[in-house]
Order: sequence, then structure tokens, then C-alpha cells
Amino acid sequence: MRRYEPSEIEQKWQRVWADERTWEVSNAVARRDAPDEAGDDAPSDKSYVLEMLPYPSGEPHMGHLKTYAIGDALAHFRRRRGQRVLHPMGYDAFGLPAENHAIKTNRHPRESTEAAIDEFRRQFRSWGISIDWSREFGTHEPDYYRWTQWIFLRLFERGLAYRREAAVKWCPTDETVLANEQAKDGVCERCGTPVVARQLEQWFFRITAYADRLLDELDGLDWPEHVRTMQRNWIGRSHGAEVVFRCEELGTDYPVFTTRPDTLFGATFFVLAPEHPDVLRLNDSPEVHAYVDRAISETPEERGSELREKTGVPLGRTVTNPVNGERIPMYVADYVLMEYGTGAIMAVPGHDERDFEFAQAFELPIREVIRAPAGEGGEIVDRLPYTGDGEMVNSGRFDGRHNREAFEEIVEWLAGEGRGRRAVNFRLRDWLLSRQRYWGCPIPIVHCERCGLVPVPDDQLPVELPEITDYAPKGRSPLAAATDWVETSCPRCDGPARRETDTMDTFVDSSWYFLRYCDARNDDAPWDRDVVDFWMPVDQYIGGVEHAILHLMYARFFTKALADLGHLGFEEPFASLFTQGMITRAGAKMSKSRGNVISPREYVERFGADTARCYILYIGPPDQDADWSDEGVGGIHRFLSRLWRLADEVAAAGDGGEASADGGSHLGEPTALFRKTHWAIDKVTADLGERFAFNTAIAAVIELVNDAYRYRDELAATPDGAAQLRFAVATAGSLIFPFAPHLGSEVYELLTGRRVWEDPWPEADPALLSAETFELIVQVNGKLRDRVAAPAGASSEEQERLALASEKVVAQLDGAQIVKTVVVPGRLVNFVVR
RNA sequence: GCCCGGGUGGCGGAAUGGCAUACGCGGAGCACUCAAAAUGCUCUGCCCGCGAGGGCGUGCGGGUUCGAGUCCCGCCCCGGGCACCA
Repeated sequence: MRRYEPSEIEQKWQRVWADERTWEVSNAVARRDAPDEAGDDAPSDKSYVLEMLPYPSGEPHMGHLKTYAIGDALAHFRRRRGQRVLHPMGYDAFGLPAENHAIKTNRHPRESTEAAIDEFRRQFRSWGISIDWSREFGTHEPDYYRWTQWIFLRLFERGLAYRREAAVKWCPTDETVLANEQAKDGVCERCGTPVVARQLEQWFFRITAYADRLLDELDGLDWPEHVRTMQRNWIGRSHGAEVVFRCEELGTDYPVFTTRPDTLFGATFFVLAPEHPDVLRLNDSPEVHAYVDRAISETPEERGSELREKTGVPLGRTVTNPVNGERIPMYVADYVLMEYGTGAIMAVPGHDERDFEFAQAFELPIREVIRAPAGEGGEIVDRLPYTGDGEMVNSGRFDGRHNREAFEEIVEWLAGEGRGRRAVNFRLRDWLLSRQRYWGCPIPIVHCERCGLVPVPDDQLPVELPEITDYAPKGRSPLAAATDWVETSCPRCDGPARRETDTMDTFVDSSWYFLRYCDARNDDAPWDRDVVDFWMPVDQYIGGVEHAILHLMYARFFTKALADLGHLGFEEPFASLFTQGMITRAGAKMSKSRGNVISPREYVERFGADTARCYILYIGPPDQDADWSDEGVGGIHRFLSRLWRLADEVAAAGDGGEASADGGSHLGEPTALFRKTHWAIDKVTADLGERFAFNTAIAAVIELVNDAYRYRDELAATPDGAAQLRFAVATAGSLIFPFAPHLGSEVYELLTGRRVWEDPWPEADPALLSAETFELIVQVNGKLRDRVAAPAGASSEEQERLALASEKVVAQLDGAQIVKTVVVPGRLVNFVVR
């Protein structure tokens, strides 16, 4: 008996796919000026299947194997269902980790990054992923970042990229500024160091201009609900009002944002954030100075805790409440954030938990202005703070009204008095994109003493990253040391000027790469509009949930901005998103410190790529975390071996050729295996086409192979039987192909002499999906009592008669009275007895 | 605290309101073998019973239904996200 040798089979097919460039697709159908180049049979029904581009560092890990196993299965399935599939690959090559690694190993980041890219490419090829390699690129190549700079300039022209001084988050370890999104929980996302505040000139993208659209247009996306929720929370739109409180002593107006103008009558004090520029003007006592200094030097993590006690200092000033003329005291307190709203709040301790805590700590009056409905009441001290709705009290002419009804009226009244207006606030901040680091895309701007910020003209792009020897971070960009490069002339006045030395956040590179894939070799433009409009949007995007906010939000912002500028004909980049779960080992996340890291390479070398790919999809539902077990891998390897041996045996027994791909319609009276084959086609098609149920799809093929083994001896005895066996095994190869492309191709070729990817996906014959007889379930009072054979299409009466003929049922009925009989045609009979 | 997931055999997991535990792993046995591996076949939720058979079973407590892992109400536990955002 011959053995299944994955390495031979896999190399054989990989060579074919590389030599024949099997997975390349042409852009000809997309270009209006060259309609027919691709031939008449080129399908115009396209599908863009994309996995998030890898960050090349070291070698691929199990997470990559899972992502590409999922994407490749879909790409293959869609191709064979007649779609024109774009399935490209590239590398997110700029960025901090590569640079940090380079500093540690004293090797240029380009060198280590390109070594990693070579290794990624080699392994992706060894996995047999069906990539159109003609579109490959790395984001660090000048041919790519030239267009990153081009996009930056288009946004700059529209005021969507701008420079301003701001309190920014600074990581002392990486010595760079971070985006808001990269400083979660007060620590640097990359290295875990607590971030500190610094006042610096920085570049921003005006993503807040798109806040409403980024939020509203989430509704039309086929994305997991939790990802959309995360984006909604991140954008954080609140509807309310801006209300102006006047400080009479200083003659200054202080606007505040509130979502509850209906509680205005309950405002009993007023609070400014420590960073508020007016705090020291209102009171510059040593006590206030000390409080402000401490608050500013604290890490956001220390300060952000909801649990800690409220602190603050009275400012000895008052403001006037516009609705009732009351003078209320002003405080400075660190629970008010400068970044949100106006950096000042009206405090309503009766109806806000934070204000309530502060009022208790400082013994300030707590006034009830919204009465909780009866039943939720009790003593006033028990029912406050009350944040729900109810009848207004202590609110002058609004007393007795329901707060929601009076809401608009109060805002309108304020507007009429010039003391307020309707307002919307967002949690979302502008995207800080500049980095004081070497390994990134240079910002194509020149600083001219006379002209100010001057964009580098398009025909001078790319502004190439200069070669320097010392790229270690020093708190300013290492590029500043490249004097020859920095000192330049102004494109506008030709006077002396200096280049911008900051580089762009890596997330900028990955915010448009999916557009470049569409037209990757275009030297005249980032893309041809017709081509990109043909392929986009990405029909199926696949990646980890860790990008739920950052990357996915930035890419949506770029797409919308570029669409507004007339460069794209669509506004959402990713029509459908799939987020995969993690691969764990012994129940824990893989990490070097745990010592539980395993590499896909070990398994590919030992069992073959087909085994590794099938196994990772077979462990469980792909959106859930799954634990890798070596015993499980062995099981899948056994299954693939069984399929290969059976194919080998059946191929040896017959004379090749004729067998299958026509659905086997002329193969004689259908046997159980023949029906099973059609069942498997139906099951795999549904699991792949309607949901991402790869695990059950593979299980169906395993069942088919198990049945083929079960029936093979009896079938081999007759010509019709042998043909049906052959059909079953060839179909198993065809169905496993999206998951195990090498073995699928091999099995199919052995039995049919054809290439499986050139044949269409098989179709199940509905007539063969139901057997001639079925097992009728008989229940008494809903409990299973017997199963009896019944002819397909039996009438209700017939089913009932058959059920009553069962001895077991008769024993159960034993003298009891049947009060009701439920018959589900083709399925069951249930007798309800008393 | 709020918002999402999830809780099913020894384990990973299957089940349009209709046979709970497909498929795989692990375990037991048989065949082949001098033997082992490999391979093929059979069995494998728990309890009672020699057996036929019966009872119990999808985190807990209720409910709807002829019938609930699945739907509804109230909890518990695990994982993730958000969280002083006015």
C-alpha cells in the first residue's frame, strides 16, 4: 500500500500554481478603454477577498495560518462558483516594532523587515495560499509610500490634515507621541509604559469632521454587532445642549456641554478641569497651583479611576445659573476632563452620580429636580442621585412637566435668551498622525520661513526616507540629524527651507493598501478610478478583532475622505467583516514568556500544509478562540491520509477518465453512498456559502469518506457501484479542496484527470437529498418511544397508523386515553395521553 | 456599573422549536502481525437491571408549548469590550 506523502504532493501543485500564475486576475474587465482583453468568458461578478495585511516580523504565527486558511477557503469556493476573485497579499512594513527590534539588534530596519518579508512570502507559498502575487508590495517601498504622501497632500489641501500645538500623549520608552487610540488605559499600546502629557506641535487628521458619517453609516455594514458597538462607543456621540454660565466678577462667559438641560434647575455648583486655561486667572492661590500641578503630572491611569474619592479645590468665585439667576460656587476638580466638551461642567448632584459624590465630599447642597415615579421613591436621601426620567420639581414654571417633554422647550428658551443652544458632542478626537521616529513614511511638507507650511509638489514625490546611521529615538525625529536631507529649498519661493522630520503613524500606510492592490503596478496614479470602482469594496474582509477600532475606523475615514475628493466611487471599504478568534495553547495565549509558542512551520513540515490548514479550521467555529492540540492534528492527518489512500486504490482499480464531474447522473440506481455524496455537497455548500462553518463542512467530508470506506467492498463488485464509489471519492477531493488545496487537486486529478479548480463547484441534486424511506419518530407526551421506517411522502394518516402499530407505543399507551395527536409530516408523530 | 460573546459527554465541539451529544480527540475491544507500529472494524453520556427494558440528563430557578439545548422572565459563572465622556 502506498503512503500519503504531503511534501511531494504539495510541492508538485505549488509549482504548477507558481509556473502558471494560476491565481492572477486581470484588470482588463474593469477598464473602460480595454474591455475585451480578458476574453469573453471572464466573469464580471467579482469578489474581493482580503485578509488584513501582515506585519512582517520574524515569521508567521498560528494566527496568520488561521486568517489565511479562512480567506483562502472562501477565495477558492467563490472562484469555483463563477466569481472573479481578487485575493492579493502585501506587508505592513513600516512601524515601531520593526524599528525597536532594529535598534536592539543593531541592524537596519529595512534589512530585518525585508528578511521577515522573505520568510513570510516563503511560508505563505508553502501553505499553498491562492494569492495573486503580481500585486504584492510592502508599504515601505517608495513606489507605495509615494502615494501615501500623495494622499496626505490631498487631505492637507482640504484642511483634513493640519498642524497644531496640543497636549499630546507621549511614551517615554518609545520616545514618541502616540495617537489617543494607542494609549489605552494610560499606557503605551506597544510597550506598556505609562504615557505622559506633553505640549507639542503635531500633525492631525481631521477625522472628527467625519464623526457623524462614521457613526451613521455603520448601520449599513455586514459587520459583527460587537465590532460596530465598539466603534459606536469610540465615536461616542451625545446629544444635548451648550449652556452659558456667566462669571460676573470677571465678566467671563463659561459654556458647558450637558446632555441633561432638563436638570438645569438642580445645578448647585460649577467645576473646571485642572487644565482649563482660566483656572489660575480665577484663583492663583498656592493651594490651587498645587492641585493643578498634581493633577497634570498624574498618569491618566491614576486619574481615570472611577473608584477613587472625589477631590478638588474651591475657587472662591461664582457663576450665574441662566435659568434661575442663582449664583453657584466654582471649583477645580480632576474628575472633569479638558478633552471632552468645554472642560467645564455644571454640577447637578441630585441627578448625576459623580456630582453627587463630589457634593457629599464638599458638603454642597443636593437638590431634587426630577421626581422618580412612585414606587421607586422613599426618603429623598435614598432616592438621590436619580438619573432616570420623571416629573420636574423645584424647577419654576416647568414644575409638574415630564422632563423629556420639557427638554426641548428649555433648550429653545435658552437659545432665545442667548444663553444656550442645541449641541452634539463626540468622544472621538482628531487622529494624531506624526511620529518622532525614523522607520515610517516621511511627511511631504517643507517649512519655509517666508511661506510657512508648503506641500512638496506631486511631481517631486516620493520624499524618500534618507539613509542615516543613527536612528535611535532622541525625543525629536532621528531624521533631523540628516542635515543634507533636511535642508532644502522652498518649492514656492525657492528660499531656504527645512523638511518636516516627523514620519507618519503606520496606521496611515494601512488605511489605503486595499485600494492599491486593485491597481498595484500603476506608476501614474495611486489607482485608476475605474479599476478601483470595479473591485471595491472588499466583499469579505478577515482579521483579528484587535483592529476593531483603530485600523477599521481609519480605513473608513480615508475611504470617505477620498470619495468626497472624487477619487473613489464608494464610501465604505469593507462591505462584510469577519473577525476570527485566537489560537491558544494549553488554554493560554501563546507568548514567549509562557514558553508555549508553537510555529505553523513545525506542523507544515511534519504533516503538510493541508493538515495544518484543515486542522485549524476544524477545531471549532472560526470566530471563537480555539486551543491547538497535537492529538487533534493527528486526527485530521489520518483523515486526509484515508482520503488519499482511498483515491489511490479506486484510481488503481478503474481506468481513469470518465467518472464524475457531471453530478453522476447516469451512474445507475442511486446507492446510499451516492445519496451521501449529494448530502455532503449540499452541506459543504451551505456551510461555506451561508455561514463560516468550516468545522462542520470538513466534518461532512469526513463522514463522506467514512461512508465510502464502509461501502467500498460491496460497491466495487458492480460497474455502477464502482462508478458511484469513484464519484464519491472524487467529490470528496473536490469538496476538501478549499481547505486542503493540494490534496484536493491530487485526488481529483487521480480520479478524473482534470484540475479541480478549473471545474465548477459541484451541485447537489435535490431529488437525491431525501431518501425513499425515513425514520419516523414516535413520541408519547413528547418523549421518544420508538422509531419506525416510513415511506417518503407518507400522509399524516399513514404516519399515525404506522406509529400506532409500534409495540413499544402500544405498551406506553396501555389503556390511557389519547387526547391529541401531533403529526409533523416526514418527521414525527406525538401522542398526548392522559 | 454598562454593552457584547459563551456555559452541552473525559476533552474540542454538532444540533431551521421535533431522534441531544454529528465529526474529531481520548478510552476499551477485535482483526491483521512472531511482535510492535501502521491500518481496518466494533463499542464508548450517567444511573438501575443478567436481560428485555426503565429512569435521569445541555450552568441554576421559573414560564410558554403536544414538544425547549434552542423562545420568554429572573439569577449564577467564565471570556471580551467600554467606563469620572457631563
